[in-house]
Amino acid sequence: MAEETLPGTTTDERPDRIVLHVDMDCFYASCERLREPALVGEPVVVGMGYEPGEGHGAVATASYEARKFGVESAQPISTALDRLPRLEDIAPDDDPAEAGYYRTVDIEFYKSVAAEVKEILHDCADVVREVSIDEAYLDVTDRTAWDLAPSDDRTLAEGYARYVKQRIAREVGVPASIGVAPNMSTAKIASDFDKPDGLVVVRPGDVRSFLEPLPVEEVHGVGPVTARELGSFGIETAGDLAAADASVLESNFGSRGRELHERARGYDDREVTPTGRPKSLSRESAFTDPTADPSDKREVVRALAADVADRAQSRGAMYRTIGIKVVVPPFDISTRARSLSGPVDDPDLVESVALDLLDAEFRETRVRKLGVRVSNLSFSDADQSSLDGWESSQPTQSDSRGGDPDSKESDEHAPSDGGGKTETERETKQSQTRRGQSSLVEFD
DNA sequence: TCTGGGGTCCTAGGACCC
DNA sequence: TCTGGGGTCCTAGGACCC
Repeated sequence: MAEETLPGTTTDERPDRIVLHVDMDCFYASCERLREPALVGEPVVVGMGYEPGEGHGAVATASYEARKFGVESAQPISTALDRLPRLEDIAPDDDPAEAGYYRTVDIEFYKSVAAEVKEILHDCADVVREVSIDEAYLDVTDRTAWDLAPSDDRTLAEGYARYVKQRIAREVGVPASIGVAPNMSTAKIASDFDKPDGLVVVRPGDVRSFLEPLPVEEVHGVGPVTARELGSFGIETAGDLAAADASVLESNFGSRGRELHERARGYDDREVTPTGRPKSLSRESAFTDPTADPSDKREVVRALAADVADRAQSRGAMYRTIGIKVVVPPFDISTRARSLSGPVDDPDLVESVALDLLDAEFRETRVRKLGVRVSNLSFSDADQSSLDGWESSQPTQSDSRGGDPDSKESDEHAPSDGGGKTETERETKQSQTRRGQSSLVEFD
């Protein structure tokens, strides 16, 4: 069965969708400006793991004014300070226009701002996929159209996107860039095309020509490693990628190769689906100076474990796998994990397993950073209770498929008995079918 | 650029089962 | 007895994203 559809041969039954990708501009910095208007128009750097006056940590967000000085996201604060000194630190006769404002990440505040934005987004679309605190996809196919506005060469979709953008600006007070396209991956690229405060519309017929000249790195999923590899095949632009032989890409890059090829051709039939539940929860923290001290390390792991367990609990998540992450200087990452015979919600167990994994191989290791993670999550909310014993007939639960059809986050503290029982049954089943291991749950 | 923190998805090998 | 193939689960690592 040849390729189901070709790029130009307009779609099957479905008319072109209208997808918006909303991307907040330097969101953390915008939030800081919201509560500190004096920062508007100034270079602002928001650092994480940063204490005012020190050089640790990394740049979480830099305002566009700060970027002009060469400050970039993910950069060490020390580098940022070299390029853009802190206003407080410059000499009296230095030009204050050559200095910037440094702030520490205040995620709770940013979340509260993001919540206001999201309220607007949900009001503007039937389906919203929240990708991160500052980014979301909207399917607005039913709210607008690709038709041209009367006496205008713009599409109705563009007008709609402008409306969304203006509402965010007016009601929340932060800038956003929006990309509009017939699919997610193109909308994503479009939102990035004219940042900040951009609005880029790629009509269904223009997708290929829009993508063609862009560097491959712009394609979502192409990072530095893949870009370099693609480069060795002479593939530099999205157009090159689109023109490349799919089977060659697949044999060199696996399933991702084919996917990237499709994206580059402007092809992406993923539906915009609401954000699902998390698959893992983790916490990590870096030492100011690498340490080998076993008790220092244990102390950190204990704190991280408690944190993760706490977060899992508050989210109503049970976990079946507990793991640690160890970063050894210069930057070698190791992970170790252990699975239990059934899902648990047990902070003590998170701690003891994490410490166990640490001591087993890394007791004497000098580490830069440690992390604790729980995964293999299951949620014991009672949302499904109407079905009572849902899926318990299918012990597999594997395929996940995004898990539940919809289900709200709402009442996490509802009678968790139904869910709990299901999990218990599953645990029994699994400990029967699986060897050894089960002992872990009992003691420790 | 000597590197922060929170995630996702994919791959590959080994154990185990049928 | 030996061989084979398919499938699943687990762990570890890697690339990527924000």
